[in-house]
Amino acid sequence: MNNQIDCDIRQSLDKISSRMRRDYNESLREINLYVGQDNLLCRLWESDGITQMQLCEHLKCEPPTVTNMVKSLEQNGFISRKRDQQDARVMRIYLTEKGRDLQASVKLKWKQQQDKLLHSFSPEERLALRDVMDRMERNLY
Amino acid sequence: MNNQIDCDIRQSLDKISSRMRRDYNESLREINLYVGQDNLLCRLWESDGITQMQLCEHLKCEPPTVTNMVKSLEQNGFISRKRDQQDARVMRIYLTEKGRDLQASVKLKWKQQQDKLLHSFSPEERLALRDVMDRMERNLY
DNA sequence: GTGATACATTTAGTCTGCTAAATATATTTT
DNA sequence: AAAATATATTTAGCAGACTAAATGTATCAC
Repeated sequence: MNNQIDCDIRQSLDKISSRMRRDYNESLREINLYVGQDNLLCRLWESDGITQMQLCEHLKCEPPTVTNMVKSLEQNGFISRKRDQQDARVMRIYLTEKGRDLQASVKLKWKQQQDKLLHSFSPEERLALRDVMDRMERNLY
Repeated sequence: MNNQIDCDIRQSLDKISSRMRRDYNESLREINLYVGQDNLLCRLWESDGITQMQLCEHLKCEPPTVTNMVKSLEQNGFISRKRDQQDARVMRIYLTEKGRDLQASVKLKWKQQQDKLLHSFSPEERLALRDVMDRMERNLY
């Protein structure tokens, strides 16, 4: 209950997430994606044709980040960009066939990563953890 | 206990850590540091004059990452680099006065971030969380 | 309808990360 | 002693993420 414990949790979370990110990125390289791009694609699997601003909101990142991600994904043929007809300021992002096809393999990778992280956690423990995570998340806002 | 819950934990962790990282980086800007540099400095506060390879191991990152971080920290006057006398391949990193002085303010920021994240968590809950984090960490290796 | 303001995106430049390949110094093998 | 190998670091180039400033387009007020 001293500072030592407090300090470790902060750093622990940091270690876990950076390790996950690293492993996950490595795994995604098999299907020619980088970590983060999967989330952007996921947004499109749920609602194809949304704007870059909407992507920003969902991904909780800034406009220049989306510009760069979108540029890279377009160059690799996973998405295409079209200017909105009504509002010429807006860019709408659409999945290509290639981008659509990634859904199954990405979701499998999510599951694999999840299984590794929570290996040996019972269903009850997972529910409790879910609850704790939500509390932490709320604390950050 | 279905896939939905599993999936959320993976993503939750990701959200929490990226949000923390973002907030933390913003907070560190007040003392002219970027997120990650605090950890490198922390290593030096504990053992000044270690080599870049030792920093790699502690920070769990690759040599080029350390090269860049060290270069930036040197340019901002927080550390200095000296070639080892015995082995001319190795670079030893030393804190400057300016780097040494940051210790107190960084540790305060750690505490503040920790307090925010775990606000409303009882000591018992923190201990339990500590345990859960360790289990997850072990699962990733 | 012109001018001010708001909004979406891009550009330029910074950081932490990474990999692959180059460089420099040490050590080991033959 | 020369060649091969190992080790430490750097360089170059890519990714996500950021800020600040520029560009292009809409809208709103007068």
